[in-house]
Amino acid sequence: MGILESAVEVIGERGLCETRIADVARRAGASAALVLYYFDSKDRLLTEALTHAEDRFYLETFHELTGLERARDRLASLIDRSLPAGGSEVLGDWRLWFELWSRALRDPNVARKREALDRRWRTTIEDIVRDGQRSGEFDEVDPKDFALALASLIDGLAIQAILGDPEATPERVRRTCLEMVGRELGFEPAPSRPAKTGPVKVPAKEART
Amino acid sequence: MGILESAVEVIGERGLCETRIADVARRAGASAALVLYYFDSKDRLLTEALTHAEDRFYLETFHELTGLERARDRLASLIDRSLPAGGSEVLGDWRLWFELWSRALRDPNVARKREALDRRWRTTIEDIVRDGQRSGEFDEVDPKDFALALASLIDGLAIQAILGDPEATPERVRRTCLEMVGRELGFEPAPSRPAKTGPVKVPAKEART
DNA sequence: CTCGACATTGAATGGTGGTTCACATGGGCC
DNA sequence: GGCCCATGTGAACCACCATTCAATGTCGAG
Repeated sequence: MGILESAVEVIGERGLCETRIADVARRAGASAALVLYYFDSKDRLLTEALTHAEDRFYLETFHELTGLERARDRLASLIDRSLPAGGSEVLGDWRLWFELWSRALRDPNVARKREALDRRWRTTIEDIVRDGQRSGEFDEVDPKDFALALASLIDGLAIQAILGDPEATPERVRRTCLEMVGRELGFEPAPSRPAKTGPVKVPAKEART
Repeated sequence: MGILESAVEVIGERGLCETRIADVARRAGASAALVLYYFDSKDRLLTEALTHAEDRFYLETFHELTGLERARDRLASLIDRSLPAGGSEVLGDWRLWFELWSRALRDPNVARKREALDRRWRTTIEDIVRDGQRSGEFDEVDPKDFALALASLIDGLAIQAILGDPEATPERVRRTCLEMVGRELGFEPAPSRPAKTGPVKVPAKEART
């Protein structure tokens, strides 16, 4: 496993502040000195680890969409892959977003990267909406406004779910999102359980450690 | 100024990781040893500072509402006071929320406190909705569902606004919230600029430093 | 084979910063 | 006045880590 991947794991477990270079090095099976050989400072290491992880998260999710036919299914899949459902592995990614946000407040590099990631994210939503509108599936709302609203709603709900708020159960959170989408775009909220049935994919990958 | 208030300020400026006991002590005009005299460890200091600040934030906002007559105005005021508009001082509070979330992932005390704060927050929204429904102002939606959705939307939008995302301008973010409220509860989105007119209150307070 | 560039490390180094402690100070109270 | 406790401090102490460095291993090119 690479140094960056190790850093991502450790940050997710212990948090940004508590992450020591030695921890990352041990996880990667290397010495602390080697880590500093590639990344000149701890700051750079953490910054690159954060942006690398989120980059990977976005690409994985994005790739997942290209298979679906109907726009509404792509939107539903996006939601399912973003929200922490049972046993999902997005949990670790969301933990990193917390660290990313707080670091973006002070580190211009992280701030730039976060902005790019969020823009891409909302653009993905926008594109799906435009597709759906072209094909007559969706009502005519402003795609940009809708993307901002949906992305924000997902963020807010995910925060509660990740933090284990008892009022924000995975099903409830999921339903809230789907209802908002259906209401805004003008179609029925889809069957209540379209997840679970399809192959979940990415089951292995972080198994060892 | 008290030690807790000082801690809150310093955390907001430098972030949780970079906050040193000596910084807090200097800001409070005391010695580092004294800080440890009241709060036995740095951990406890940070934890109490975070929860204290958010507590205060909630109480201020809550107090603000009792003056308004119509439920829709109370809801609008809630939104205006939550979102970072021009020159507002909620900015500092949101920065603290970032730290709170990331710490709540590992610190059970912070996790408990955060849950309580968010529950109170959503309860406030619920109560306003019930009032409005009783008086016929609002449509009949499930108050709990609505509260979770609105609170989450506000969180997500505030994150973008705080981080200075160019697509999430204060006006846009505000409009997005008000439209969602109007659409869900069934009334016109209210005049476009009810802010700015009223006295903004709390102008001083963090002036010196 | 030999040279040099890269990869890698164990062991210093050095600064930082949380925590401890022995010691003031200054009232309340008998 | 003398005792006690709360409040407060400066100066150590000391553990912890990021960072540096000199030294070793590796391997492909000439």
